[in-house]
Amino acid sequence: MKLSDAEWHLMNALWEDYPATARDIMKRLDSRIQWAYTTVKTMLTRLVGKNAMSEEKKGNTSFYTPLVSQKKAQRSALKSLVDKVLGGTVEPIMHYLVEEKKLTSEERHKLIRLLEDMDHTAEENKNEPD
Amino acid sequence: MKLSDAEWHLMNALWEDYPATARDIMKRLDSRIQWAYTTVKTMLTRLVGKNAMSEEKKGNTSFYTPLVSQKKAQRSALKSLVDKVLGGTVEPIMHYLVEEKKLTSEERHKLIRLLEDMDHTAEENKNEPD
DNA sequence: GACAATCTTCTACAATTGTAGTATTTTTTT
DNA sequence: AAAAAAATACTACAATTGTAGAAGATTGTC
Repeated sequence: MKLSDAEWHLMNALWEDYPATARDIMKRLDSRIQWAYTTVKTMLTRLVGKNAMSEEKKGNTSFYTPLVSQKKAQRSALKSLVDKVLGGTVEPIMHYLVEEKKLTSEERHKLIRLLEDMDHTAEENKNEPD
Repeated sequence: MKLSDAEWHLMNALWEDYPATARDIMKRLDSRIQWAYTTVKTMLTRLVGKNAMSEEKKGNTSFYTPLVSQKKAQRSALKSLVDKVLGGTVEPIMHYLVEEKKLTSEERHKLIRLLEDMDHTAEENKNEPD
């Protein structure tokens, strides 16, 4: 499942709450995005075609529901980034997190705790549902 | 600077060592990639057009040199992913690192050390060159 | 029930991306 | 120097992406 930039916006809006109509989704878009209603519809139709979401009509109106979880989509995007851009290494990510993202000391510590915590629980979590 | 998937392959190959000819770059591509020589040339021309690399001819042959550092390109890709896909939060990245990437305990500890280390040196590194 | 608002489906069109062929120019080998 | 090998420039073309208008169907309102 490969989403384009514009498609990510739609999916993010849909994941916020669903089932949702095109109008609902449109309203939730970041205010910097100013798409015509028909543009939104076109994108939604394409997303349905890709099986990223389903469409169910009630009367005249379509309701959309995601067919992929946000978590799965995020992971797959991350994975493809790591493979393609970073050549499989994760260290640039850490550098990015700390330098570019300008994590505060507190956030850094939170991440350290998270890592330590995962160190203990990673095994059990292998089968967690999405 | 926005690179397409195919362009990432070329750039990664060029960053390995440069200046390089189209033929050099082609040889370095992952063996799963089987592009015609002219395909490589087309992509390179486009990358030159985007100012991602420069082209200098010695006689009949072009030598390419990156105009953006790998580090900068990686960071900008990461930033755009975090903004667009993850809505600005970095926690999914950590989860990805630990669960999807299946980091070993040792790697986790290395990351923890890295984070701790950065915690101390982040300040000085703010002006580091790329 | 007529008019307005809303929704849908179709069609469109330019830019970007993936992929490569052809024709021409250079360079390298016999 | 003639032939072969290699490089270049130009052209092409389908798929995907971003963006939206037009026309028709449905629904809400006075």
